[in-house]
Amino acid sequence: MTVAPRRQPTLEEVAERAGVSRSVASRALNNAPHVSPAKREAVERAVRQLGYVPNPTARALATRQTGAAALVVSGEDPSIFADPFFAQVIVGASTALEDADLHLMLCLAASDRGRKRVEELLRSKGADGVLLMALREGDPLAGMAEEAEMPVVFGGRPVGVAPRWYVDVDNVGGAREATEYLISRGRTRVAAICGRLDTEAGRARYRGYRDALLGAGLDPLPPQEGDFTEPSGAAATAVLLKQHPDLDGIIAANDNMAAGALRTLRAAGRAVPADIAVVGFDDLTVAQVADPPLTTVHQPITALGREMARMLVAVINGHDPTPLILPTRLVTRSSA
Amino acid sequence: MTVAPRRQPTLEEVAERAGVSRSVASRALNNAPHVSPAKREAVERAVRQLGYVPNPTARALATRQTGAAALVVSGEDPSIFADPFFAQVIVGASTALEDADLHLMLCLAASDRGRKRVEELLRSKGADGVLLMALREGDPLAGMAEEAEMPVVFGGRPVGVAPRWYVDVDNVGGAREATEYLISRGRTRVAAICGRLDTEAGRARYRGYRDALLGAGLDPLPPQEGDFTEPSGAAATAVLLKQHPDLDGIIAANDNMAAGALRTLRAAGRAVPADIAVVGFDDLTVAQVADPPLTTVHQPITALGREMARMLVAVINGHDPTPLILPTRLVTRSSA
DNA sequence: ACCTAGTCTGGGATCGCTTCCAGTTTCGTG
DNA sequence: CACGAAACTGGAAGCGATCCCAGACTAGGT
Repeated sequence: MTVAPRRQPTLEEVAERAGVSRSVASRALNNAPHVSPAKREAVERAVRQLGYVPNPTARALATRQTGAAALVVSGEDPSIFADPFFAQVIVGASTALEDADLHLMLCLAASDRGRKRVEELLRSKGADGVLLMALREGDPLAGMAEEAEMPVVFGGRPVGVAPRWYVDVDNVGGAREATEYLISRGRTRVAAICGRLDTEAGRARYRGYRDALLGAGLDPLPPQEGDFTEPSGAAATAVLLKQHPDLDGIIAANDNMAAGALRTLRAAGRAVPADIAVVGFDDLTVAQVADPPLTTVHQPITALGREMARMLVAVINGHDPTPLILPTRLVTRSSA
Repeated sequence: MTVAPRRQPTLEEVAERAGVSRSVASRALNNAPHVSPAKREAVERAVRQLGYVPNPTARALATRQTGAAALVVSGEDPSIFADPFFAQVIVGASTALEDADLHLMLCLAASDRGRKRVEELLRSKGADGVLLMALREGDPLAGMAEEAEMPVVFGGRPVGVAPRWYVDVDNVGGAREATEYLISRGRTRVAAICGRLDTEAGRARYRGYRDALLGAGLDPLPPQEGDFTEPSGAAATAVLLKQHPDLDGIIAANDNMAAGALRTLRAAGRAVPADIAVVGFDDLTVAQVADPPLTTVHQPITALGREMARMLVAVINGHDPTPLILPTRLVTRSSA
């Protein structure tokens, strides 16, 4: 019964077949008012018979809305994206965007080429809004985003400034709680393997560590910087062991580095948690799989993505939502 | 609330400013022939002065090309996407797409809503092409993709049929090699924790295991099915240990499940690899971090994504590339 | 000086949809 | 029964590019 036409049917043809004008057909499709039930029905029938699907591009041109939001992940090279963290953000963002009927474009601003394309996207309004993540200090993307007259929601704050719209996790609080936990269990010589200090997350987590130690009247160690990868955690631990042989606790700025720490400690013959307690941050799969399973600061990553997307949708719809800080929670397993 | 003070300059304005017609300006922009050097220069200057950026939507409408490719990940629920596997595919696909100046749209066809949106995308030609992954047996997406008159490249073959264009990994060969390795090291009672048997990867890897055992004159065990997650690997191992207390080797269909196996074995007091050897598949980070580090079948995941994207670009450009099977390679660490 | 071949140019049609707006119906009310 | 408001309708004007094509202009050959 349904005729398979060569070219895609257009709204014009639908209208003709339904015996109405294009405008009425359009209104019927977008169930806008001012369409009599009879014609609405006729249009629907014609749509069904013709197998009509509206052309998103034409619609976009007319409405000046692309129907898509971009998730931009900044970084020096694409491998940053291999962190399972982003996958979870995407899951959250994707479902929220789906609810708003927006598509998700993914932009890895890793290469120069990638950054250039993001800039073009921003300037050409190639999306209705942008979710911006993993900015480092002095990242040119921050400025571009500012200039672009486009809704931008930040995932995690950029270093130093607080943008108008962002969703972040309570990094300071989480790190503080973890460190306090270590202290409460009698650890007194606790070091921090912190993430890159050119990211706000790296800094904030170190601050949380420092605050906790100072609060307990203990001396914080200077930051031992890693880059959020497992090898960097292993390397940092080696350095720490050499510098402070009497260490009895390590708090890492993420689970990957904590896993690296476990590896080095195992190789060095230090028992975890008997000799040294280790705490991670993120609560990704690796924390559960590690041996021993990691005590870690859980952060609601999927919720982060979801709330970012929701906030973006709100901004797109003309609202002015307030920034959001998501809570963290310490998950105790056996590494501390 | 809508802010629309300074409208973006249009090609028309650029042309006027450069003292040429729209057509010439357009040609100059797309550096097409039939534009004198002088006017080309004038257009470029005008573009610079006005800060003009072409409107991608308008261009898309006129050229009937969206400038985007969609990566569709099928699954029962969004958590499937949490597998770091996909992140790596994305990295590969993203860079290749970047080279072709295509944007990447990410579609998680997990919910009903998600699937419906993918169908719409397919039917409305909302993208220039589609990368389709993680199809299960009887997945409706396969049919939709077939019907849609749109270039579709499969990542991994769907169960049973071989589509026209796909990139896959040598699952059978990889699993066979891993199993043969176990046998060559003197293991004789080897079990397979296989992935979902409604996926081709799950089946193929089991076939590789079976082929190797049969080839060595040993009896393959029936498939112990998992779902590619760590817990399912742990559970499957528990079952195997109960059914076959004399097991001396396990080959898991991916690293996650192998990690689960390690966890159960540790809990059961079996030494790895002394008592039981374990081999994984994928060679993700978890394989390196696991204790003991996993011997596993490395598959070139980023290359998979890259080649899929390249193939898609070829198809979009009117070519008819031949399907590709990427090689795997056994990486020996200490678990076997 | 004239004609031809070749290069440039720019007006206008087109892509498929939304939306404004003026004109037409419909309908309730006094 | 008349009248004004409200509900509908459909023609037409965009949205901002691309691209065809007829005509102008240039240059070279005779």
